Amino acid sequence: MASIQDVASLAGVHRSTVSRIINGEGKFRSDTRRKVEQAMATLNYRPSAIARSLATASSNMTGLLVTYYTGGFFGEMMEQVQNELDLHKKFLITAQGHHSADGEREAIDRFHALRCEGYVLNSRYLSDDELRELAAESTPFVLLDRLVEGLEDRCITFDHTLAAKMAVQHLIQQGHRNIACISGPMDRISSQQRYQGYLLAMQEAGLPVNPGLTVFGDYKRESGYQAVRELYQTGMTFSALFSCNEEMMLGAVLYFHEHAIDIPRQVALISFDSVDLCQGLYPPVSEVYFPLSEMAQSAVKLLISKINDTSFWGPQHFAPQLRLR
Amino acid sequence: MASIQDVASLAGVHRSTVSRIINGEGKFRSDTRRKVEQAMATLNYRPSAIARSLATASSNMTGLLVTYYTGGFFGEMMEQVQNELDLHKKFLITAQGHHSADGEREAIDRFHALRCEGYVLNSRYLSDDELRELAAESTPFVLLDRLVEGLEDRCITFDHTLAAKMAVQHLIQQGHRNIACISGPMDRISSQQRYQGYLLAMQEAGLPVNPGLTVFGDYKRESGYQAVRELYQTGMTFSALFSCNEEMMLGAVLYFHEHAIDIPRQVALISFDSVDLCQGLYPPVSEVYFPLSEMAQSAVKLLISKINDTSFWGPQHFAPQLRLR
DNA sequence: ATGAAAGCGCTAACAT
DNA sequence: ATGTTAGCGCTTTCAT
Repeated sequence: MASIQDVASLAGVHRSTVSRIINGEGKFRSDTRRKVEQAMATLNYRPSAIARSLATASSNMTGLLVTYYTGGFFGEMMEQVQNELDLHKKFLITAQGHHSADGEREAIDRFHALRCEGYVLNSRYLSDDELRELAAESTPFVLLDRLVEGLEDRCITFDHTLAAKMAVQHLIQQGHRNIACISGPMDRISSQQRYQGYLLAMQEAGLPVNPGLTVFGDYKRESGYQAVRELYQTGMTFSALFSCNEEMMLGAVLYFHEHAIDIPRQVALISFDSVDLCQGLYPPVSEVYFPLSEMAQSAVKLLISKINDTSFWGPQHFAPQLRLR
Repeated sequence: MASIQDVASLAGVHRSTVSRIINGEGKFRSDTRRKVEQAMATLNYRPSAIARSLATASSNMTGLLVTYYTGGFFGEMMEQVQNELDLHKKFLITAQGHHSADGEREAIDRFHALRCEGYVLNSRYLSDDELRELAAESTPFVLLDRLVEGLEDRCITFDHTLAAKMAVQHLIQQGHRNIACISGPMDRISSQQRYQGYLLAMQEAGLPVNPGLTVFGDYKRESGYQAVRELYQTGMTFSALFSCNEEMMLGAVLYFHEHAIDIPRQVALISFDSVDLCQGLYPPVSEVYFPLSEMAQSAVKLLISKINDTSFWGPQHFAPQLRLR
């Protein structure tokens, strides 16, 4: 691939002149400009972003760490992040954490290796302490959907506990007393919080919490199906069900349909949302909305404000909202 | 951030020695190694991938172009691409084509700017001619789900026509004669092919093709819903329905449910698949499987073989498969 | 086993 | 308005 020197030689000027023309700095005689532009065209010249990065000490790259890519959740984040970065002509580097602290650490290492100007972390496995240590380094980063004490100004957060509580409260208001819960894995903080919300709503309403009415799944569709089966097999009685994520709700709904259990007559449903998977369901299933897109957008804007050292205006904390159907 | 020179100075050696130790080339006195490692640790040194790229003239980066990110389709590709690249310690750069040829062109420009070693294109808007021109340049690329004459060795392909045909043939074998079709937008080649497949199946079975039985949607859920409504409003009679994608099938199913139309008694369904969205549906909906994951994996492996100039073993052409439910 | 020196493609003072 | 020069952080011959 042609270099700036090749262009300069062909145009009969010095490479710094070519550089200036590319970057539009200063004035040039029109025939100089013409010669250079012609040379660039004939050589099909593209400036090397890499060389430029080294020379300017700014990589123009931004990192995004996620746990995994499949399922639509990540795409939703990525869409926002990429769009915003496109506006600023920045490159996006993605990396996946592979469901482990080591994986996340390695991903961040790569961001550092590329001298990313900053990065957005949807970290689920790094400890608060480790994140605080990371914050001591000079590269700015933002935490998406996580609250770490001491790093509040880098956090974009959502109140999972309250969201779950609101969902369950809605069921309670409908007159339900025996409310089952399909929870997520307890090694994830947001899962714990959602489960907490369920417990809180029950307790505050003075309803007894029957441990047998909670089944712990793994956020996958199949586990939602199995959870409901388990509930019935253990002889539980419930008139409503709260699922801590959409995929498991889909599995649950499948079970209800297969066993001709009438929704919402025999069982009322409400789900925690992520990417609107339940929207197509029939009968419709209410959800408590998780504003991932908006949060991702805020995250990247917050990050850019940190990179450019400007002030950030948007919201950092997002409130849950019921979507009744 | 500390540079290699900082490490060298602190360790009291020359920077080329540090470089060699990092890259494990040659032998070193154990105390030299110790001093250098210590210096790297205290300075928290990370080699700059950018500087390294410039020096070695290999960016270690690979590009991936997609049309958009949301909806799960992209995540499926990304998962495979990233996993494979991780194995080779390569960086992934993503870019979106924004539903236009200009957008795709710009995305590829960025790959060139970063001196990507190669890229995977899920291009929908660049013309065959333009892609052939692009192939004349030195950077290797692979086309995912596209067949361009003259570039066969860079293509990972799927027979959309045959897939659609098989789906419709299945319905015909079940005894259906009036088969409706929800097609995608005709400006997309794969949409045309799928619609072709529908027509072919009907014709080969000697069934009349009623133009009123085809409705053209936009691949979104809502348009599937509207399509079915339109079919009924125009007084069409059909006992089976083929949808050219999953989202539209979800919309259609919603309509059927809302209007108490019995599946599969009153209307039998089969859908073109992409990310298994229909899997959770009840009653179950059969699909013709689109092996996106496998194709993406092949694409990136093919690309890497081109980059490394080794030979490629996997499949380049994928055959459709029915998934009856 | 390690140092010296050149160079990767570009930018950014500093000259003229 | 344009040329000169010195880097940016690293690798890679070539010496020693």
